[in-house]
Amino acid sequence: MKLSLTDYISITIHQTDLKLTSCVKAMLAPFNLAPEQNLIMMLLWEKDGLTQNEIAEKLDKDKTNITRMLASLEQKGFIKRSMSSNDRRFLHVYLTEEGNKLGDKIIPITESFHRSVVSGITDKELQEVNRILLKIRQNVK
Amino acid sequence: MKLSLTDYISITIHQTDLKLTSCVKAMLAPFNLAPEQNLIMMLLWEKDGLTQNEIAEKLDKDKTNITRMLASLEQKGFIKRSMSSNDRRFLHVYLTEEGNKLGDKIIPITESFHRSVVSGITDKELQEVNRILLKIRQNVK
DNA sequence: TTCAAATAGTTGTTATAACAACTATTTATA
DNA sequence: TATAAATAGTTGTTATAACAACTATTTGAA
Repeated sequence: MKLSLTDYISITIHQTDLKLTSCVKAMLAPFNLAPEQNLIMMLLWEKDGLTQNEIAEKLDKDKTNITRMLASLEQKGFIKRSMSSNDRRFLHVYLTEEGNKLGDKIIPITESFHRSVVSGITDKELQEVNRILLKIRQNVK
Repeated sequence: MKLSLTDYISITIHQTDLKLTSCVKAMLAPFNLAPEQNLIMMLLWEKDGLTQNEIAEKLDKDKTNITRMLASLEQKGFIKRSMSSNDRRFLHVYLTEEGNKLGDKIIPITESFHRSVVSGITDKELQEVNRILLKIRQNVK
């Protein structure tokens, strides 16, 4: 029996992601921060000094895109990149004063967004969804 | 308690989507078809003659992107656009012979991909994930 | 009936993604 | 030690997305 668009779980996932990303984009726009740039900032707010490659690995992204996003974040004044003195191939990424302050404003907003996303969904259901999404990722590895 | 990256269900969804899209892209590349272009083609294989706006609504996408994707599909020879004689604002989209033939090759491939994506996941689990993803979309509407 | 509003589609801009091809630097090995 | 291989990062290209601003056409309302 031929499948229709709504039968494909990958399409449902894709459209859910688009909707979420669109909301996050609007939410972060006043702070001059794009959604993927925010992911990098979230990593750095936890711990900065990471190299570009480390950021790429942690976010499971192509390093070419990390280069460009960091260039943008640096241009906006949220981060600084400095070459490692041990090995001049490495660029370590540090938060600026402004980048640090941004976290105090953004983190409460993203956590509040998360609460609205999962509203009416139990922890058990969330765990189940997490488990199945992981399974899906493994299936197409 | 501060959330870490893996606590955000929206990030998990996003990364799952990226992985899936990346696979689909590689799968369709030999056919000169991009993933989102394929979504349009899937609609048309079900029923062609839709207007651009109808396609945008069905796929829940911005009509500007539909314009560009259709321009690309037309340039590749898979579709034709023809102005409605009743109302010259409407462009109806039709499959070409080549576009039709493409379906016979692609549909079995996407269905086989779907089976590999959901392998080891029960119908009940899939329904549950679908239900919760829908709930999430409604939460951020 | 005429002009404003609504509708369908297009174009320009910015931000991702993925891939190929590239430079610079370091490491490993013959 | 000289050079090939490995590693970190950059640049160019194509395909989405979202939004603003635009044109062309049709509808609606004074």
